[in-house]
Amino acid sequence: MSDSAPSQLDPIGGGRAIALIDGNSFYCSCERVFDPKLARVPVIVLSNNDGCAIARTAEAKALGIKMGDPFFKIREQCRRDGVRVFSSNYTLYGDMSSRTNAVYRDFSPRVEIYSIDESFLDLSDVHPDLRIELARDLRATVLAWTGIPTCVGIGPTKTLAKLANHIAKTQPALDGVCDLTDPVAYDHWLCRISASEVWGIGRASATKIEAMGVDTVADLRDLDPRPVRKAMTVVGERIIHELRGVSCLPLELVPAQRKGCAVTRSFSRRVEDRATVEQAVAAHATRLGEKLRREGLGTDHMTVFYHTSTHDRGDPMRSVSTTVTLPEATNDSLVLIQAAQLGVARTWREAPGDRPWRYSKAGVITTDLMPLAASPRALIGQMDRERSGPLMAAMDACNSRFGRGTVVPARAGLTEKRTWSTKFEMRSPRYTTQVAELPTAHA
DNA sequence: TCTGGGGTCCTAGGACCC
DNA sequence: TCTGGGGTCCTAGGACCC
Repeated sequence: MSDSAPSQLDPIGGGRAIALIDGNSFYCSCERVFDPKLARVPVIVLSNNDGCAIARTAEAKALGIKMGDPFFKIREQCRRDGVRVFSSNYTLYGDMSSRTNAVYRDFSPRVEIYSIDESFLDLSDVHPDLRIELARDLRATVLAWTGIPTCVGIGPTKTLAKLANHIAKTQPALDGVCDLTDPVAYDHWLCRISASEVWGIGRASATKIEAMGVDTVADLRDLDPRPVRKAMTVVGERIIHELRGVSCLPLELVPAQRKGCAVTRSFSRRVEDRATVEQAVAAHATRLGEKLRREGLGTDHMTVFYHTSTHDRGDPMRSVSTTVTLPEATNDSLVLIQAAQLGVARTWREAPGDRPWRYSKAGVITTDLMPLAASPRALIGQMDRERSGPLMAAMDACNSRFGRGTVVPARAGLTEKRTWSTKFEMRSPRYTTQVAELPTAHA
């Protein structure tokens, strides 16, 4: 083997190149696209119910605002430091996500959409010397066409691409692109990055590998996979192989059929009465039906739960969960609502003392979803799909055109005012998906 | 009373991710 | 007053069977 070009003879990972591209502070960047005043000021986006910070711009991070910080704890600081605060606007973020992915597809036909702000691209066909240049072009094009700033990490495996992306994000000198298919970069960075940054190493695993003497990613890569498997299951073993350039996680070009679906929400205030809990789970069941219908899936059982909050120390605690079985699979909101109500009816109790249970959250969960068209029919209790299908389709069409909640089943008090609904007090307009909320330009 | 060696399926819980 | 929501995968252990 020649000393001069070992990388040509033995490229890490056999020449495969996977890129991971993601939006920087994605939700915040979406807000910035439509409001130039947000440029260069600290911005955060809150979780559902305006609970805690889930996206922060660099300026907000510099102020010490942490991922998951409860908003009520940082509200004062935000006011003082001029942090612009937004409720989450998933309609907007989902649409911006589609736009970025449309650009990605111009650069690679093989794209896996991994999450709302991250996609893997197969760049194996791009010559090694051109990968960085292509990644820069990709970033520039996404920024020009969607307004979203991104970072790109390239590696021979998904795990190394994720690591490269992390490096691109945290090393300003790299200008948003890091290529770990380059053996020089690979050797340089793996012994400089903490192993706890590796994709799949969470808190528990970080403690375990630390006990094995691991500090850097290179240390983790060089562990014997067998004891790692003992301690961290096959998941840990896969990470070792992936860090060595042996691919264990293929690109999923076709999204897998989802296995479960849930709609769960905290109440905006504590809830003590049965009618409100029933109304909430009925609303969640309605939403569940919409989600299932969009993907042609059905379910023949639904778990209903509601519980008090662990934060309410001193209050009586109660956590309820029950599974309602249906005669056959369905995605009909009317049936799902009935099931949700039954779940509450079965489990509702009045508190024994004079202190009522103060519920904080309720939800509906389904698992074992199946394509409705292929699901077995019941002998007894068969539902009228010929009627339900078109009815639900008509309802979905109205709600899609005129906004969610325009048509609701007249059940379970769904037409009554919802006093428990999740808070979104600082939500931006749905700039890109509602004509009435289009941004206005003044010239 | 004690003695065996497989299997499968299901569930709960842990861990991790975004 | 106020602390998100929605997923996936893996394993251990119990129940049950032959």
